[in-house]
Amino acid sequence: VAPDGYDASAYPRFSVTVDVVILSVVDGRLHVLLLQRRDEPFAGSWALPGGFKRPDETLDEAARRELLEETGVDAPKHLSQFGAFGDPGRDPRDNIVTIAYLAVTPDIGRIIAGDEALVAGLVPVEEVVTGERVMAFDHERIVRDAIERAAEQLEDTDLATAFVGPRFTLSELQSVYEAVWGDQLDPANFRRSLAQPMLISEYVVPTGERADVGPKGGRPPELFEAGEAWGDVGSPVRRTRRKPRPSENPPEGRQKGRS
Amino acid sequence: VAPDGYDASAYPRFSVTVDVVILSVVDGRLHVLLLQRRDEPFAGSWALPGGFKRPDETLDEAARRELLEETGVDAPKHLSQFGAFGDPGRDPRDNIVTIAYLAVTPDIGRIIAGDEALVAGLVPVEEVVTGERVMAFDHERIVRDAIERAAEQLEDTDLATAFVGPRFTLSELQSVYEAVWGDQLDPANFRRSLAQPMLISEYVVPTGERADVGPKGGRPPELFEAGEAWGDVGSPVRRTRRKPRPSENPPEGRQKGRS
DNA sequence: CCAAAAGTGTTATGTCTACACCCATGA
DNA sequence: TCATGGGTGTAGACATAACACTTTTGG
Repeated sequence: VAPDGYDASAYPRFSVTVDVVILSVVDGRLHVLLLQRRDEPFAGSWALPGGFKRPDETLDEAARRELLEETGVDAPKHLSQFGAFGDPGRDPRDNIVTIAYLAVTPDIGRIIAGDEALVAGLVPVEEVVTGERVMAFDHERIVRDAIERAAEQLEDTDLATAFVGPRFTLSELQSVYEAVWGDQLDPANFRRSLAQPMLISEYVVPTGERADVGPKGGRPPELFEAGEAWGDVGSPVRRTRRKPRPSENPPEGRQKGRS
Repeated sequence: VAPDGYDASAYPRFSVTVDVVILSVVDGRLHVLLLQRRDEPFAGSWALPGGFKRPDETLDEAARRELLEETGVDAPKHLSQFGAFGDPGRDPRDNIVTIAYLAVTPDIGRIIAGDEALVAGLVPVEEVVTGERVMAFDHERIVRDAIERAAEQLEDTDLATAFVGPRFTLSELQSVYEAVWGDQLDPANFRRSLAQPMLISEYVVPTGERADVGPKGGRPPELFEAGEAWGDVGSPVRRTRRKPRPSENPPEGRQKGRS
């Protein structure tokens, strides 16, 4: 950390912010909460909610506070740090290093636009990754990374239950996986993959009760609720392993290159 | 990010540092590079190499620079960010936010102690996690997180090859997995698990040549080299999935709680 | 020949996928 | 009764773990 014979003012200092990527599944599609900026720079562009870290709070506390201030969500079921971004030019005004957090909520009804922004709302992530929705700063990159992280965490944590309400059907839960992974899952196998953990009440536990049927009829599904919190142990549902494809689409050396 | 009608000096500012956890496997045991601090605070305690980010460089560049300055290692095969730490009291002198990086090297011969430290050296991680080796700041926590990250990355990236030299035997590679996971692997199955990727030259590729035999004789092993870089696609070796044990050792809701 | 390490075969067991099939409800 | 999801069964493909066995070297 800091060298020894040291004078704080002798070293460059930075503003430190916390940005929160809030993901939610609406109508089977993954959405992210964005604010439209009112002022320069990037007036009119879309940005993530976030704000300055205070000296007397931890990064986690700063993220929780910003989330509460900007969306009214308190004590989210899932809030985790996934990256730090500090490229020199990322904010044209100043040297700002930001710590990015992933939050997940069930479909939120109303979003309150703060006074810093024109509007706030959940927009389909597809619009962000295609570039259709123009993002401020390096926020497109941050959103991409958040989605990637969420996809990973679905695989070996109970993250999915943070997308749904306190009681949910397995179809709802399945649609979370499908929305985040952009993939179709077999309902029969999906159900089965939860079978062992279900027995020991870890991941999801059946509540005997049934939900109302959908608009088009069908058998009323059983309601489940989240089991004991257990973080990242075990493996509820596994994403199909990419087989080493025979020849097409060569692996292409990727570099994480966060900065 | 930063609010709009904004004056940089109106917000608290922080020093930003980069700390590097350099892991290496020596004699089948996982080691971490530490420096013993010369001055207060924490004089005599052990700390990670690291230093201040400069305004004109990215975080990745800062990490690479610090790694080079402190150890002479240039262009490491693996260098990745894994967390940010900013608890208010983590440095008693000042508000410092640090971005932590994981680097991996083959067994390095000589470590040069810089003028900031008494000594530098690779110490077994076991001494750190048991508390036997007293760490400065929150560096024990950071080392723990780094090891956890490394263990994860062994499972689905080519990280293991960064621990060994350009040419290596499968036994050497296996001992990397064993050291990081603290686990024994069956050589026969280990070899097989690399079989499919090996065929398409992705993960490790055989070089027809053989290494010298060890001190106790035995058949001379074949030498391999790392295949095309391919980051985090595929799955070379899988860690045995913790089965939901029938009843013992309940999952205990964990919270990441980084800060 | 023996010890030691590399490397191959084999088998039992488990997991995943695909898909056929039954169940419960509204219209 | 039909359409629409919810939910169960099952057979083949595949992956894994355990361990017996063969190969190649040095002493």
